[in-house]
Amino acid sequence: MTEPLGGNLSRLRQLNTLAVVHALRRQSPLTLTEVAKAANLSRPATEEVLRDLEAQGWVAQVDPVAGSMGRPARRYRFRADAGHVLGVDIGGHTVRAIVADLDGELRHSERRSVSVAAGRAERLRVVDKVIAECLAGAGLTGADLWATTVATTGFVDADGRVVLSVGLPEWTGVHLGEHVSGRVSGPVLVENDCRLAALAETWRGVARYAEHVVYLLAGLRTGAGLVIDGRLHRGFARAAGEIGALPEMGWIRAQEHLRGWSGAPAGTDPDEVVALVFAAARDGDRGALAAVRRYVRDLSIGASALVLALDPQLVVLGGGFSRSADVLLEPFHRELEKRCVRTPEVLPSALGDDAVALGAVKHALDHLEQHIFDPGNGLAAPEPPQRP
Amino acid sequence: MTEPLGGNLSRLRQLNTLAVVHALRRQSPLTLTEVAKAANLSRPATEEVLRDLEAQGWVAQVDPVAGSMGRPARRYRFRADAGHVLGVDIGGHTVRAIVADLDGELRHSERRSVSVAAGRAERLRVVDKVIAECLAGAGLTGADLWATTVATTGFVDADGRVVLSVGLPEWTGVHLGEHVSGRVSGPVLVENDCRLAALAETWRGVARYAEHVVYLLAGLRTGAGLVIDGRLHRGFARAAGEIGALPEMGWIRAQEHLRGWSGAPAGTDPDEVVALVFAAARDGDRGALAAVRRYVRDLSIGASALVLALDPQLVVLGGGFSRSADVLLEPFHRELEKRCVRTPEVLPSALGDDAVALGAVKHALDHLEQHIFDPGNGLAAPEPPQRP
DNA sequence: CTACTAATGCTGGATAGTTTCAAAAGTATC
DNA sequence: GATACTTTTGAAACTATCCAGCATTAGTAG
Repeated sequence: MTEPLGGNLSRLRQLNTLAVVHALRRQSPLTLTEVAKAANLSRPATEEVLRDLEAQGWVAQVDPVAGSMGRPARRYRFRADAGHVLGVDIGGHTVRAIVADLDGELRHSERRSVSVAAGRAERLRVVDKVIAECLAGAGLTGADLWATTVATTGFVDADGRVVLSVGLPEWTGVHLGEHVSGRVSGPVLVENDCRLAALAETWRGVARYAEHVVYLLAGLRTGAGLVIDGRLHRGFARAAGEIGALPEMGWIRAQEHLRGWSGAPAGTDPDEVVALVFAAARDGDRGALAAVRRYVRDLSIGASALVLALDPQLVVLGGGFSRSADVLLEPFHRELEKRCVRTPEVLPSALGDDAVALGAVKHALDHLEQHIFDPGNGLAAPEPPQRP
Repeated sequence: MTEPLGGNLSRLRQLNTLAVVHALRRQSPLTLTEVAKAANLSRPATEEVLRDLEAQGWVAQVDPVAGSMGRPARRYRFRADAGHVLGVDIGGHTVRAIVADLDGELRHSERRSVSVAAGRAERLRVVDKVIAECLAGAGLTGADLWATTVATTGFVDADGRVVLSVGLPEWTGVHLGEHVSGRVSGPVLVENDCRLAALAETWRGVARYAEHVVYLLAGLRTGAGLVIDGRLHRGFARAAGEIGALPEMGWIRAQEHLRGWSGAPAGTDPDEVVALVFAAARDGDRGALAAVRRYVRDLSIGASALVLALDPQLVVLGGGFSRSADVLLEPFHRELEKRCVRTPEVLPSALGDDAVALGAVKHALDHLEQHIFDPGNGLAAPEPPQRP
């Protein structure tokens, strides 16, 4: 519950300003009367609010549209390009970055691959490069950013330091928050990649508008991200979702069923075997099908634990293996049904490789939402948006 | 995020009224100037708001206190007795009820035992009796209630019907919401007992002010209740917390280790054995200690799953066995430490047998908080509180 | 009894919002 | 091309709410 702080007349103006901004952010070219109705205000009041907002650069007029009855109305839009956010996904093989405007409209994205074996310095160099290229591609500089989220594997502390990364040993200890802060303006948030992928699904993916979501990262790693009450669940010490650490959950050994498949040519890289298993299973190979079934069984133990604990509306199957959802989904759902009191819907991720970076963008936007568009503060731009 | 709805001048007054009520609810006898400061308002504005509130019966004046310098100030208090809430806990052996005022101050509580084997009708009769006695003891009638929460085992649907109760077979299908609605005014909420016990701990128990809490019901049944972001987590279909249904979690077989203890005299009721085991363990009996250790190990598997998934600040050990926390706590904590990435604090429940009924009271109060003291509606009493 | 203190009651002024109405700028019709 | 109609605009009058400041009042202290 937020503190109900009483106020001043100017506070009312603040609230009304926010209501107008909110109305325009929901649906963009809107006439004055439409805004007034949406914000539940009278026309003159709306007019004055809009005049102020226009002077401050928050909204702009759109050319009036002809062809309708009566005097043509002025139309306003929210200037989503007043500020931008950046989402960066630092993965094992790839570094991605996406720039979006305040409406979440993507402006530019960039990616570069990096060797899994790359050291800390080299990986950070790639990060810098991708950020620079992404900003340049969008025609921006770091100073135009209002918030940035960096996604990484492993545990991250509140300061933005990677406390522990299992997949990338050299990564442990890197102070990502500090590093990226030097390159962009505005706050830099650092967050676990799996959680951000979950967030992305509730934003632009298959979990849109779901309140409670369990996101499964099914890939060479297995992980989970939780969205509870529409918000990312981090936990007290940012360690939520690590249910796979419990041996009884089956996630530690799950991939072994796939990697250990005997149908692949001898000497194949174990990681490559996985793709072959799914392909073979798709073709009806009985050994491959059995391996997939064993994998799914182990995966579903941990998943069932999460489902039973949280009773989500939806389970999203993401990660690299979600490309093979056609083979996985049906047996997975059957296993859940066996174990759960109420079986939620299961859907494969629709976002592909961009999921994490998208989630990072959304996370940055959510941060702005709380600190800039929040009742309690009123509109508070990091720097007053410059006029065109 | 709530819809920011713009407003009217009177909306500002609404907000200020709420701010004043909030200030008075937090700390009660307050002078006018103190209220003004707490609500961030000027003195004249506060005065007018208080005048209105007094006329409507929401606040009352307290006798001014002498002995200080200057003209003695009027002092106001929130009239917590303007309305009341009822919490009812329908357990296997006992039915409890608590009446509290709007501040959550307990006014009266009542309990009656009922046979585990009692049928539906008989149990409902006891419920009616306890409710009637509790109201009478507080000097109230059902019409004085603004909200009621009924706690029961098993799954409850949104309508207040018990969909499935494992412990009390005859209980499945009973429409508790409807039944109790006939006896009290105001909304009747029906909720799972375990969840309410968790809520109680965050209110008056050891988990005060913790944001994320896992509550374990350790007793003849094993269950869990989750508080996430300070709010009861119910899940999409009100089936959250049922992680014990998964065999891998160990909760199904956990009690067997205690019941099957060979140290009890032959023919002892299995339920009674449990108490003996704990007593023997306390005295250092090696067999009993081993049985307890085995129980704790199984209990901690499911607990670890919840902890790993949610990363709570605190685990509360409640339920009947929490009376033997001296024997359980230390090995339990050790087991958690073995399995969890970050081990939260573990504390035994401090509320005893009243936990569930207290949680029911709190749940009813929370409901009022949302519907009566919520910005968005302004103060909306179910019926305007009558003047004294 | 007088000086001091802090709350009260009141008045005027400022701000934000609403309602109302004539003027303006278009389209539709003859 | 003039007239009727429709909808937005701009301005004025009015109302509700809050704030600052000041004289008044009811106590304590010496």
